[in-house]
Amino acid sequence: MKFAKIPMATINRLSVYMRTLQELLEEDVEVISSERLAKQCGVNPAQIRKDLAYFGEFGVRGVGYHVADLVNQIKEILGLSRTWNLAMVGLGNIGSSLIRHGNFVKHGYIFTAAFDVDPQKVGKKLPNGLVVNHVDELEEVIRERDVHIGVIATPAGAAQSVANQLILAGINGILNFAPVQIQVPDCCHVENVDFTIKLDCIAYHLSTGV
Amino acid sequence: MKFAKIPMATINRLSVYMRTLQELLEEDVEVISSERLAKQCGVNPAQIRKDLAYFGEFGVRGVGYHVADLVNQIKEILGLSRTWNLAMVGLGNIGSSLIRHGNFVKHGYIFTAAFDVDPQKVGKKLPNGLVVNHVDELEEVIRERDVHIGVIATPAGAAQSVANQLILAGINGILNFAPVQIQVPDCCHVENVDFTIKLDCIAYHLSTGV
DNA sequence: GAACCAATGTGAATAAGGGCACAACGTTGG
DNA sequence: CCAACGTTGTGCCCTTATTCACATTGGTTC
Repeated sequence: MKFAKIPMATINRLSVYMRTLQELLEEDVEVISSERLAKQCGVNPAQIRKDLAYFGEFGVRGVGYHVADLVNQIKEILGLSRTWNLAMVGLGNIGSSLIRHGNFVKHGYIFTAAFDVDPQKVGKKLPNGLVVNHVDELEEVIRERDVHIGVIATPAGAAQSVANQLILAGINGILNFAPVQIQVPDCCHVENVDFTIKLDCIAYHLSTGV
Repeated sequence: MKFAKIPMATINRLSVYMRTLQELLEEDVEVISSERLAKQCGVNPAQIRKDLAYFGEFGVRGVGYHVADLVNQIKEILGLSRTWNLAMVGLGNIGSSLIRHGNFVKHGYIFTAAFDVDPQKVGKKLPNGLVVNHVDELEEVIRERDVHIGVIATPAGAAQSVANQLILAGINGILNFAPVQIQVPDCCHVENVDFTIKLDCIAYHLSTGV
């Protein structure tokens, strides 16, 4: 176990490993080798061992990894042995469908606030019981409800301004669905989810690959 | 201009550049330097020049890049000077909201087919006029409507089987929203959109960064 | 309890990617 | 027409990430 700087790619892969391991757990697989896990995750076995080695020794030589244990270890590493409170900003198509989406809760992410600017939406009750607040109340509500992570699902034009408000409210982690690069101070970590980019990438491969 | 293998990261960035350039175009900016564009995209200026250099010389020394031209050039590179037909598989929360989402059409991606297994959904007409087909008809409909790219928005459990069917139907590009790694032959290109991974990544930063 | 087995953990080798710094070269001004 | 300027395009280097290959070591068997 070292204290080297951990590559971002490693963190991403840990998340993938965890998901695969959780599936294996449901299939009552108790132990798995890096080789088999690697195949299932589509990576190199050495990669898995090295990724894990950043954080400790979790395997048993000659045997492999104990699935249930490893899931817990990775959860601990990623900071997932707790729950995180999310705030959704923007309740258009994407925003509303994400709030209804069950995968968040399943992994310990709980929406505790939702915002929009549309007066027709403000005050409405969402399927999960949340009442929509106006964006003007953002800072107050976010502090009040102990929100840790902001989710931006507004149109592109509003994203930067929302990000600014989130940061003012003390948020240090943002998941951005708007198709723009938002600028934030170093203390804040932004992850972009941009399927247009992914589609462009597919288009490129289809055009050149043939 | 070389014929080296293009890094995937370059393709992703080209897509980002294009989006930023399109914004600039709407603000009537005619010419831009790599330095200014870089700042706006959050990358290194040399990176931009190098990315573009893979495909040709698009700038004017001492001046910069002509915005409108560069947009077209990048479109040409990525294969976006045409439209692409998409098929949505899975009309749950995410699937339906994506179909309603305007950004796809704006960038030349058109849904020409939609599938689900739920008998209550099959036959229904979607807001964009598409009638939902049963997944059993997938291969037939996809060939008939000349679909190029499959979008998987099913639960995790169904994703691999849907992917298999898409590939049988001759699809070579898949955008996967299901939170699993799907296995496909080399001829098919898969891009995953997995916000759980992104959230885990934020959680990691929040837990360690403080 | 000793010898064998199998899969881990890791140092070294390889590959890839990103950034600096400068030469090349249009453009503009005198 | 020439010189000065500014930004591109790119060779080189450095950093980072991935893969290989093997020594290490817990478990298992006889």
